[in-house]
Amino acid sequence: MTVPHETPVLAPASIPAAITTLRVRGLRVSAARRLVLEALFAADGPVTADAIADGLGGRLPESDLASVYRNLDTLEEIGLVRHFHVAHGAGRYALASRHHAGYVVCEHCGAHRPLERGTVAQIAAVLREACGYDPQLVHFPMVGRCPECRF
Amino acid sequence: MTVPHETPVLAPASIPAAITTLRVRGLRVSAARRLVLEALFAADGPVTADAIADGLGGRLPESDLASVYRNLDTLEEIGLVRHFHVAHGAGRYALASRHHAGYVVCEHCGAHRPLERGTVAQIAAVLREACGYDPQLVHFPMVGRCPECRF
DNA sequence: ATACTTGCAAATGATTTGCCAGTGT
DNA sequence: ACACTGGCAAATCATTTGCAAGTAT
Repeated sequence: MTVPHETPVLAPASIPAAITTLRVRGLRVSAARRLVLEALFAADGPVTADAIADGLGGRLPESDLASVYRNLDTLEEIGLVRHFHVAHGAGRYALASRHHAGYVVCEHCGAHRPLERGTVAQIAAVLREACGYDPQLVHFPMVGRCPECRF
Repeated sequence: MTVPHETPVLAPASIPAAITTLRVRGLRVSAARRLVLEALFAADGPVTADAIADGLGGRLPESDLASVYRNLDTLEEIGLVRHFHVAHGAGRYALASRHHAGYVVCEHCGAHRPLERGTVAQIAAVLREACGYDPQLVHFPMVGRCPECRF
């Protein structure tokens, strides 16, 4: 269901670089922490904390779900990770370097795909003019029907 | 935090009318059911199930939260009620006759306000052209910053 | 009379938190 | 050594579900 992403752009684009960032912030490089990073680098799109804890379905060793959440939070605090919420489902986490300007999620099949910066800007303009709100399509993507699920 | 709404438009606009709709569908008119309707008619905007169960803060007698959820579901099934989701918070329920084409919610203060049909249409057009998705701003409103919370 | 409903408790799913043992630096 | 982390169980929050007792029709 996960649509492939464009190529990375900013920030630490390798595990060693990310680990350096951790050290610079005075954070420790534990096995659990490293695993979360490995999972995020290995994933081919935003993933759930649960998927990371399960070792991406066997590709990596398992880890404790609570620790995964804690580490994702920590990594997000130092700018290495970003996450967004998916309709009724669990949140999706990705490396900040692979994150996009916004997302859309299909309320029916759960597929999520990134939005181009220009699209987000257009929508923001419409909304801002209509009621002064500034949309945050990164943290809370728009929900809709993908072309395949539009009966 | 709740922004006032425009005036009603469609469907049963009175409690007796709503009760008739219930009877027509072969559903029973119980005290608990009636209370949910009264709360929705008395509320001045979309409210949480919890608020209804609490009797809108004393204005009405309390009722069982599980029953409130069940009745809201029932009422929604027969078209009397609609609900939408609010960022991290609890869902909001309103009479279908008072519902709008879409909503925006402030991720900071929780304020939610209705969107005009035209605004929703414009956003839908942008998104549809960008990636073929058809947004559902009614069930899952856009999340953003309201003018007051934009630091 | 009998299906539909209720109230209450317990289960869900996602995420968080308390705590103490374990470990990076 | 010692503060930072990890694992695991228990707690939250919103919502749902199981079930026996109650009631609208």
